[in-house]
Amino acid sequence: MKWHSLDEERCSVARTVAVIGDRWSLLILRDCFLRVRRFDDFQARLGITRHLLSDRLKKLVRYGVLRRAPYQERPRRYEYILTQKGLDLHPVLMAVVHWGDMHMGDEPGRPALHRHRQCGQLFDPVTTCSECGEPVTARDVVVEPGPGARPAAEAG
Amino acid sequence: MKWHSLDEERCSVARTVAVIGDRWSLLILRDCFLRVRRFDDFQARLGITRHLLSDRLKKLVRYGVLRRAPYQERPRRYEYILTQKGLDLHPVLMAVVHWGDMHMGDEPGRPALHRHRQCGQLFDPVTTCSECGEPVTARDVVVEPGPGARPAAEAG
DNA sequence: GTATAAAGTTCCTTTATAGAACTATTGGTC
DNA sequence: GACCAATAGTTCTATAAAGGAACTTTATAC
Repeated sequence: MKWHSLDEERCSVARTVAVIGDRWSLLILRDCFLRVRRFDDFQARLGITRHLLSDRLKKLVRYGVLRRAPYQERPRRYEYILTQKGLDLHPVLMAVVHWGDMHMGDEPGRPALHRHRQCGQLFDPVTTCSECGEPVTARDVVVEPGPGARPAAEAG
Repeated sequence: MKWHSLDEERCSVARTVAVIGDRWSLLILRDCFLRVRRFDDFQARLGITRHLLSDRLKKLVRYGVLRRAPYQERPRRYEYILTQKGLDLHPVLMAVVHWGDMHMGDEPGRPALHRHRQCGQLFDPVTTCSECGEPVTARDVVVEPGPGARPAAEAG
C-alpha cells in the first residue's frame, strides 16, 4: 500500500490516515482549533519548516478540512480556517488529547483543560453509543462488514 | 521540533502523535482491534514492508500500547496483543472511523459497521461531556491552560 | 535432504523531512 | 527614492525515513 493511494482504500481508518496520518497534520489542526489561522503563526508555534507547512496546508485544503480565505488586499494575504469537515475532526482531537492526558502525562499535569460551555464544568470526552446513550469501550463493540466491505475477511 | 522529541512536548496531542502519528501505526492498531496478532498476518493485510512492520511493532511495544507475548515454544514465536493502554485508544479509532465514514466515504457505503453488545444496535460513536452527559461539539468547548501548560499563550 | 512455516534482518533505491536562504508584494521611514 | 519590516510563501541541499526484494533462523513434515 502506497501513501498516495491510501484515500482509495476500502477502510475508513486508512482514508482518514490519508488526511491526518503524518507527523504534522494533527498538530496543525490542534492549532486551528485554538484559533490559529496564519502561516507565520503556525510556523512559529509548531517549529515546522516553512516548506512542509506550505505542503500540509495545501493538503488539508485539498481534502476540504481547511479553506484558504483572503483576510486583506494589497498585498493579498490568506488565512486558513476550519471547514465543517474540519470542525467534525473535533471528536478525534478530543480523544487524542484525552488519551495523551491519561497515558503520556508527566509530573506538572495536564497541559490543557476543557470546559463545556453548556454546563460550565471542566470535562473529559466520553464516547457513547448513538442508540442507547451508554458509554462504549473496546470490549463492548462487535465489528461487522458493511455495504462497502471487501468480499472476505479483510474488513476494517 | 524533531520527531524523536515529540513525546516530551508539553501538549497531549504532540505526545499522542509521537505514538500514532505516522502512516502505519493507526492501521496496525485497527488490525489489533480486529484481533490480528501475528507478524505475517499484519504484513499480508496491510501490505507494509516487513522492515517497517518490525520497527512499528517495536515502537508500539516500547510505548506500552502492545505487548509481545509468546504463543508457542520450539520454535519460540511471539504475537502482539493490545495492553489496557492500547485498548484505551479505542475512542480514537472510533472517532477516526466515524469521520472517515462521514467525510471520506464513497459509493458502496461503509466498509465496516459497529454493533453495541449491550443494546444490540448498530451505532455511531458520540462524544459527550463527562460531567453533564450531553453531546459535545467543537463550538461547545473552551480550552484553558492546565497545570502542565507553558507560561504563556502556547497552550495545546 | 527438501520443503514449508513464522518471524524477523539486511541491503539498496526512492521519497520525505530538516534547515537555511531567497523571492514577492506592499507600507512605512529616513 | 533607498532601505527596512511584515507576511506568505518557494528553492536548494543534506539527512532521515520508507519502499522493495532477498536472505536468515528455528523447527516440523515428508
